[in-house]
Amino acid sequence: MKSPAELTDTFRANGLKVTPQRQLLFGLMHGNTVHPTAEALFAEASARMPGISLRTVYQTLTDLASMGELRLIDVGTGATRFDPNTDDHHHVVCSSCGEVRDVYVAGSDRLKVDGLEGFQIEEASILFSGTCVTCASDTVSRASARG
Amino acid sequence: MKSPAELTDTFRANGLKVTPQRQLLFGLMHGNTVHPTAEALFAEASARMPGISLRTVYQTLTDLASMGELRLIDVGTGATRFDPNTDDHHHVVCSSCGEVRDVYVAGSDRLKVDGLEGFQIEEASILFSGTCVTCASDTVSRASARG
DNA sequence: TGCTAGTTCGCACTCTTTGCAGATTGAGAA
DNA sequence: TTCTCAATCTGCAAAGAGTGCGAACTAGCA
Repeated sequence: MKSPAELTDTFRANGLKVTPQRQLLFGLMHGNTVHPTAEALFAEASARMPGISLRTVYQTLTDLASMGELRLIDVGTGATRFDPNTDDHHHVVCSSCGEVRDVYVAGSDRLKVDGLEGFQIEEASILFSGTCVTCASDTVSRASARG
Repeated sequence: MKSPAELTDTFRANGLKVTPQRQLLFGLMHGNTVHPTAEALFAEASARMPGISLRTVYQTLTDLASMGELRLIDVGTGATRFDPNTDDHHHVVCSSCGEVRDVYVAGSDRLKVDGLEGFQIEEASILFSGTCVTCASDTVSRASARG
């Protein structure tokens, strides 16, 4: 997504107002690589601006998404995650702690796909799931503590 | 997933009871290719067995899933879908009507993937999304009716 | 036929997200 | 700088998808 300064211009240019709430969220999302949920962003935002509403977080996030500045991702952990990385990429999620990381996949154009007949495909997303290092070592230490 | 008769044996062998509700759901899911939601199955089940509870539908479905007889799939349309096809396959969803179909992908072992460092991958799922024939032709006829 | 563990059912409740309406406020016009 | 008004913000109610729990019920073995 664009920088907070660029977003400020873009918003004004589109007749949208630049409020302190929006600026805060621009800043919290810019360069953010943790794929936060709305709830998580709300917590961070509240720490910096007590009184900001969860409703506003959702509002701003979906506005940014519909402008193409943000991607909404669903990794099956319940809540939607927000990703400022708009490159062509995919994700991996830890099935234990829910951590999400960006994944780059090359060669997907050479896949042989059977079953798309009749569909006009707009998008293909690949979701890997497994266990992250932290959770894997946690499991190991718990196991050795037990045995 | 196994046939209703086989599931009956499997359930009994595992100390689980075979109730009329379960038998009905075995039958509704066996060979089912529409990837129904719990709500949709509940509607079908209710037509055949008035009084059956949505709670029981969820219960039985998740039981079957944890026995590996069913796959839970999330195509981002809100509710979880249930798929009796346990082959190694993926899905395509129509972003207009929500129809889901099975897709078989070959050659995924030759993908170059960057970003999985530190993760122990257990699964990779590919979700295609686009417009199905029906919705595509609906759009065309609506457009020509308009113009 | 009886017994008992496994099931079913319905209801309350959680979680995530959206709809609404009244109070505020950004930002161009005067 | 002040005025104006549409765009926003906030809080609350509500919807959709599940899940936890306890009382009533029943499959299946003895």
